[in-house]
Amino acid sequence: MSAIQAPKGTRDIFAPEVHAWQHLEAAIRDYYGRYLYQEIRTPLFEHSELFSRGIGEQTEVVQKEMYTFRDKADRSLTLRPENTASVVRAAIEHNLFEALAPLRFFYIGPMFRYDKPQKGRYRQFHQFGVEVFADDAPQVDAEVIFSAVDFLRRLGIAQVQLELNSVGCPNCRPAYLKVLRQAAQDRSADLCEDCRRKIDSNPLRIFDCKQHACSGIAASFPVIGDHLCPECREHFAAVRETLSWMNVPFLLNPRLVRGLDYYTKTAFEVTSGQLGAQNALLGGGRYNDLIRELGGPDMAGIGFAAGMERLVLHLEHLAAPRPKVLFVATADPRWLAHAVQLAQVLRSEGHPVYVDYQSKNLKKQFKKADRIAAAFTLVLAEDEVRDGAVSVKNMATQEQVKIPLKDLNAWLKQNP
RNA sequence: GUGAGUGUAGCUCAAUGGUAGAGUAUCAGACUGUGGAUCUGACCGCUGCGGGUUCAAGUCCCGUCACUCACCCCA
Repeated sequence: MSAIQAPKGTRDIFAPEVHAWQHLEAAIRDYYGRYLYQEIRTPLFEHSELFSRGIGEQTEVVQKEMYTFRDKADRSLTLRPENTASVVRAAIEHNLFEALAPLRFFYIGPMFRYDKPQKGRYRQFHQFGVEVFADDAPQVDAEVIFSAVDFLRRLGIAQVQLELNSVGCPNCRPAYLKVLRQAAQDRSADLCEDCRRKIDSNPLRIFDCKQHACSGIAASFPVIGDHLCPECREHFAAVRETLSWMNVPFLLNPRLVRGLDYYTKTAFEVTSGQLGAQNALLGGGRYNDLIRELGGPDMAGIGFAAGMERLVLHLEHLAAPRPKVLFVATADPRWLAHAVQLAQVLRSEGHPVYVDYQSKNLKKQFKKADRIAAAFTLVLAEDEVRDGAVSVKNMATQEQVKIPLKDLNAWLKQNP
């Protein structure tokens, strides 16, 4: 009989790593709270149709990566592979467009994709993200992008690259794809086998090919920036201009595409050199048609999602917070009652307290106090109990003083 | 889905095809009212799992599972 392991692609998070997660989650709530974003928590599973309609039937995510199952009433449900579609669904379902202002959300939680695990990629992974339902103003794009980069900087993640592109809209993208396909078709004899297949399925991906010959050829292919409709072109220019007002450096990447079909106009990605192959820290863009397509009002939207595992990889140097732990040691089981009561009082005063219930001698208890990094060890023994006091030893300085119980709390407050 | 590498004690790692070991951690003692050091001792393994070859397999072969990394995809 073999022991049960966590399913492939899932992981347990515990100390010391969990401290980085707590730090990250607190930072998200603090930072986006200041921008008046409100947290939204949507179900971990939804009707499968939400994702196939929202993300796009033809996307890799929907085709290959969804955890889809049937429940007892034969409904097709899917563990959410991303959260934008759910947030839009919730906003429509509760008519938040009229009830809540401003329409800015953030979320934190697990997502699920059936992928082959590797560095920074898991089957259950965590994203935080933001969604802004608003008008189509390019300044909103810039503000969302700024917040993402600024947030990373505040976390201490500064060595990142912001890449930016416009993926057009239903008015201009189809025409561009046609031009691109034609260009690729003309050179198909010189392309690798993979890329020839992509001409039909996803011509934009030819730009990503690592083969030297292909990337050289692709460099001469038309880019979408030259084929945007006037509206998209103006919008994109305004986004870039606003970003420069904000002093946000970015790299124009005319070949940047997003994996989900709902994106229109602005698309962006923040990558890190420290992550290996899965180098995207966060990615997002504008989705001006999604809300309407899912049955809501004709309202524009923009957002991004960040991979929390990938952020935590950058935060692992963070020292765990060290609370001032008090260790209560008893020289003899006779004083356990005093120890228990002392611990109760101290905890009610807000101190983190560990009581050792089974050690036979003080030496072992001090050793244990040392191991859990206690700041003070409080000794209860015959003398102390008789005098209504406790001996407090500062573990760092080795100083020890005997303090009457009634003065203990005040003393602790004065001796951090 | 494709490919490569790795699976030995809680952890980090050894072991020409020939008795499974070390360091560290843990526990106990030296040391019965005081920690970090030192010394002594103890515990610790179906060598991922299942087959095969062999007198003999941790070691070689096949399969499988897991992990890691890359392709792919993406956060």
